Amino acid sequence: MNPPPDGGKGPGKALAPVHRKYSARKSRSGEITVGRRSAAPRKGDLREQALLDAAEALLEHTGLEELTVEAIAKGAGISRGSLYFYFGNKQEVLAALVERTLRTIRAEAASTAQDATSPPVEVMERAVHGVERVWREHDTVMRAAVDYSALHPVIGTAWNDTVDAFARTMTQVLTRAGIPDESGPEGAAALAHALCWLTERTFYRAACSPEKDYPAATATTVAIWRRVMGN
Amino acid sequence: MNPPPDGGKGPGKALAPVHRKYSARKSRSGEITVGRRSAAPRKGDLREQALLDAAEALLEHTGLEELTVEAIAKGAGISRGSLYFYFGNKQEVLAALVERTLRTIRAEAASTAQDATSPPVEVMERAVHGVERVWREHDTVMRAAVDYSALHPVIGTAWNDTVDAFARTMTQVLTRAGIPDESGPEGAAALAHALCWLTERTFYRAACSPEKDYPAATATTVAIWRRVMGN
DNA sequence: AAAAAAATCGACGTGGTGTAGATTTTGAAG
DNA sequence: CTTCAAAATCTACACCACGTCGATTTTTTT
Repeated sequence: MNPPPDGGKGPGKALAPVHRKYSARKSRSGEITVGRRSAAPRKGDLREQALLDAAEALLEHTGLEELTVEAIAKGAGISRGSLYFYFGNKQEVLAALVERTLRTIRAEAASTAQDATSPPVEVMERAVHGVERVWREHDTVMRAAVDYSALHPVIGTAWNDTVDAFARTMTQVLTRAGIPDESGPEGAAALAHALCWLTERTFYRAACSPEKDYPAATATTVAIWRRVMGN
Repeated sequence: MNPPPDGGKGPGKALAPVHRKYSARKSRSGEITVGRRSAAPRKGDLREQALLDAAEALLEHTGLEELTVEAIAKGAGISRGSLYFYFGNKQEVLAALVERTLRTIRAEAASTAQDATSPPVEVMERAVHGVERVWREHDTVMRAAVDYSALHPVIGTAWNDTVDAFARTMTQVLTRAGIPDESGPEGAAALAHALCWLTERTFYRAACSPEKDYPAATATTVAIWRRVMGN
């Protein structure tokens, strides 16, 4: 499964990560831009984004099956082999792309969380509209995320975490709407969770259908949340 | 993409489907046992079931990624190449397996549909419990069906049809519960549809979690249906 | 018992993946 | 402006799983 340790074979240096490519990149991208200036915008950082852009563009026209490493690399103007300098494998590309998009939703949820003064129903409506916007703007990536989340743990986890974050916010809203704040299967948390998945599914279905009737998806979703919250 | 027509190359017979393997099987399995007797239980029919059993067993222990054609064939005691006599490709095996299981749910929905006399809430509760039972008994196949449905049209369609059938039944129940029978996004049909997907998701999530807390899933699902139906 | 149909096998070609090592490009220090 | 190490890129390779083909064996029918 894992490559042989390939111990300190090369001369000198020795204990540096000899070949592990992506890890090197990964660590770099985590660096913070200190005082200085734009802190060396490495050429590779652009390529990395270009690869994600290429992948996203590919998804617009072809399905997940057709999304080949070759195509992504070519789309970014490099050879297949070079891609592996940036990402360990195909899944990591997808994961990075999904992550880039999910950040939006998390921000969405976070900003909604602030508002503890408006009536719960109103907050809920704004939240659902926010979700609609994200699906509208990034439907391809969102769809891919859902489709892949079952198959690739990294993506699945990212997706779950996002929904969980949203559910936590909505739990508070449900509580404020008068739903008992128990921990059981009928408490606010459980209901919020289930309803968040309903929201996800409804928009996913809308995104899959050729009509892409997002307003209808929103209306239905809101109607259900409303009824659950006691009109 | 498609194999060359390979016209009537062989001597005699000529216009029979020379090599197309699965189609031959397919047509056979569709045959009806007329008066006669048990009408020749072909050896291959058993193998076909054995293959599905093997696939199902494989799914218990390994993920979808590890579910290789080689493994399925070996599990049924034949060689990889022989499998293609029964199924055109890997997806068809999965599709057949899923189909075999989904028949159960459709029957479930159909039987629920009969009861137009009991109070709607009661009917709904029985329906949800029915769904729970299916997930309990066939969780592996159900999970696989959901996981694969995005990637393989055949499975996706089968799954959608099943949910649709269920939704049609539940639409009536919602109507009887007093929800306006409009065609719009807030009518009974749309709500039933969305709620059926919520049900699916909730049980799917339960099946994925290590605790497999189906009672909780049922409780949450019922609670939401209840609230939507106006308590 | 002979012939036809059903079932099985092993070998092949293909396409996509990930890896290795050699090679060029980049850019910072002297 | 040279030098040199790190970054980035390429080509070639080995691998694995898939699906196909033609030959062969087994089962069923006549």
